[in-house]
Amino acid sequence: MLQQTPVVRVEPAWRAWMERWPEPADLAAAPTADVLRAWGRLGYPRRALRLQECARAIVERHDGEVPRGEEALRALPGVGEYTAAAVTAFAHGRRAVVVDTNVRRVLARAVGGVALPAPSYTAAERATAAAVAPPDDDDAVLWAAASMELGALVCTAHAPRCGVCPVRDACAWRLAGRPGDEHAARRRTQAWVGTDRQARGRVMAALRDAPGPVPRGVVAEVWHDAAQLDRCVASLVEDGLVEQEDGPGGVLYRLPV
DNA sequence: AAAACGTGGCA
DNA sequence: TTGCCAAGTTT
Repeated sequence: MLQQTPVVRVEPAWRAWMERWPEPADLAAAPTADVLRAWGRLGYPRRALRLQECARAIVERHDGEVPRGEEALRALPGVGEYTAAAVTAFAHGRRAVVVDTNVRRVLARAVGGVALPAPSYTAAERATAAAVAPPDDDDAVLWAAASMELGALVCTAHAPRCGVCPVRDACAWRLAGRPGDEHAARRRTQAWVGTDRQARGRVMAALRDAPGPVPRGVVAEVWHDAAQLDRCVASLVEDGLVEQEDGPGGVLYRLPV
């Protein structure tokens, strides 16, 4: 849930989710339509699908228990480098190099002396993160939590609070006078209006809000460009987020059973 | 390795 | 209003 999504938006959804499906086996047994509706407007609904696939894999491959070890974790759907490290550190109390967007920014500043990290995660960043993480399990877990929180609460993307930063006297960026990042290659800002992403979001919202299958004609009302809509619905079907059924009155679309 | 993938809040 | 950004992963 937290992948690319702010904590404050996730927390209430997470609490309701964990109350409804406390164990992997509970989520594994749920109808996918219920899962997608509970996901609601968190964004990137493929994550909801993968989370359920992950729960099912945990049931099938690990007897319902979240596996230990980053290799086994990374083999689960939707679990990448960051998530495997975070679960290892925070759930299992073992050393892992946990690097999220916050930690990347903290290291870019404190160690690299630049305002913001590069658009994509580099091998050099990974090496730096590994080098500064303490060797001991407990220390590494504390380090992981501390570096993430520092980035989230103090060393923020905008208006960092250097005055209250515990590492301000060692921060390469502050020591350099907090230079701007106008030379750095910024990631292209993500287009939204008129994109497939927006269209897919509209379709998913329509299906979530409907009690059952939705006629093709009703789905068509959510988007102006028929060809684009067709392509997006097809991609949603391909992704497993939407299912098509043929009713007496024509084609219907619904969330997966 | 670049691009796709949702959504909402804030400056 | 528009751009930026948020506990990334997958192809």
